[in-house]
Amino acid sequence: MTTSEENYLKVIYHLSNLSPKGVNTNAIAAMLDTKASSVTDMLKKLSEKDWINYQKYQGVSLTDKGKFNAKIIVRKHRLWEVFLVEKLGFAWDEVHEVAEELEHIQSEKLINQLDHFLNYPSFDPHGDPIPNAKGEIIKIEKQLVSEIQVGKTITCIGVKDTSVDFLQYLNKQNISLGTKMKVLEKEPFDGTLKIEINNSVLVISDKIANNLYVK
Amino acid sequence: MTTSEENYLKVIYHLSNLSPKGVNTNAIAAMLDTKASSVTDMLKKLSEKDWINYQKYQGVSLTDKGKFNAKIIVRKHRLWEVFLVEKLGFAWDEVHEVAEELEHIQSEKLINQLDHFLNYPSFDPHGDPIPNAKGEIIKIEKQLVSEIQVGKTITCIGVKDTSVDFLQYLNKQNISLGTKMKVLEKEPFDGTLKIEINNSVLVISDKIANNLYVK
DNA sequence: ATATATTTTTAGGTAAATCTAAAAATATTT
DNA sequence: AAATATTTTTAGATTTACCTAAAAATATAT
Repeated sequence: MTTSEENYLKVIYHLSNLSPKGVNTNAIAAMLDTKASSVTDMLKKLSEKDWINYQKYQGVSLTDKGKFNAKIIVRKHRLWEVFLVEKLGFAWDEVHEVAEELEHIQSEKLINQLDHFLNYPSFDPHGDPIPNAKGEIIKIEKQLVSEIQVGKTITCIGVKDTSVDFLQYLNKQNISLGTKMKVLEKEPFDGTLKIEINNSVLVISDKIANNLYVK
Repeated sequence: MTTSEENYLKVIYHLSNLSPKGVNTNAIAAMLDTKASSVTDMLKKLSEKDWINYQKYQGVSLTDKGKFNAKIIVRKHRLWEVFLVEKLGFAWDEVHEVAEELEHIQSEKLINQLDHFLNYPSFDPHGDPIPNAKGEIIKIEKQLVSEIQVGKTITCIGVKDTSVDFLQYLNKQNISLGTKMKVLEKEPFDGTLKIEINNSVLVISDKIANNLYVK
């Protein structure tokens, strides 16, 4: 499996969770920062290998084989992120780029020993679940802050957007996994929220509220 | 720097230590399991980037810049080998292939944090010295078993050949770094040696004796 | 239902790193 | 020193993953 093929599988896997009917060529192109024509080329190749179901103009979905491969790549990515944070002292906004490279290292033993060394973690530093060696993955009920009723007390358990900008914003506000907060007020006009964190009040935009997972 | 360029630099670095006058195209091709014509193409490219001194038909040597880059790749390779053995429980005959992939991950922070995490090791699992972040490398006086006088007691400090076959032979004979031995007898006809290891006598061929470093 | 817009595919081309086969340069032998 | 052998380079192809531009299919709007 080439690095490029792996990246396509991973992106199709992530997009499948959002649009289960079939993933669009343009959506894949946008995620990979490439052209639709390049995507079509690769879709034919992946289809040949029986990793995706592809019919011209109809969007794609992963086969069982393809889904398993995708989950193993996600597993590798997230385990390496745990390693970087827990063992090498990286911050959660510094790990993504390096893990994008590390996820393509080909050695089953490597990744399973790493899993053991890290004590079989269930979640990565952004709160995303880590598939096990069989590709099994925990589904956890999580809500966006934007979906929470006024008055509820909640705990931060993950982020939807994992961009450096967003993660550094959270650092600045002292928000990390496990941070407790209470929704004080909701502005209907623009979705802005007032929340209480560590005994102080913080105003967050709807964009923030739509990217922070809590329970 | 592409993976291919890095592999060429690394190979030229290793070959330079053997033939300091200039490294031959064919020697590089043999090490990389490729064709001489492919090597010539890449030499032009590396020369363009000022990493090697190249004149048609005259063999090549590394520039200071090229040598530094090569040493950083060697550093990465050897640090990852230490990680695999010390932290993930790999055997010394299992690490090379995986380290060949890991050495190409591009992140200075990653490698320097890894170095710190591993407690700044000086040698890899095969006894080879690990360059520091500045590219500085310890030169240690080491001899091959084949060069040792009869009667001397010596300690194994490294291997020249790092192939799986050789390392597994050493495993089978219970020889590892730190193993003490005494040269009992030398056969002039074929270079075969009789050595004492752990109170038992072992006969080794000249090929073995020419690939085991001791002091 | 037709016209228009959007999405997707096809056709043909490019760059990096390979390759084979032949030519050129260098090294070795007689 | 000439003949022969070896090494290295050049010339021209190939493969992978990308590209642009145009054509075809599908979706949306009037």
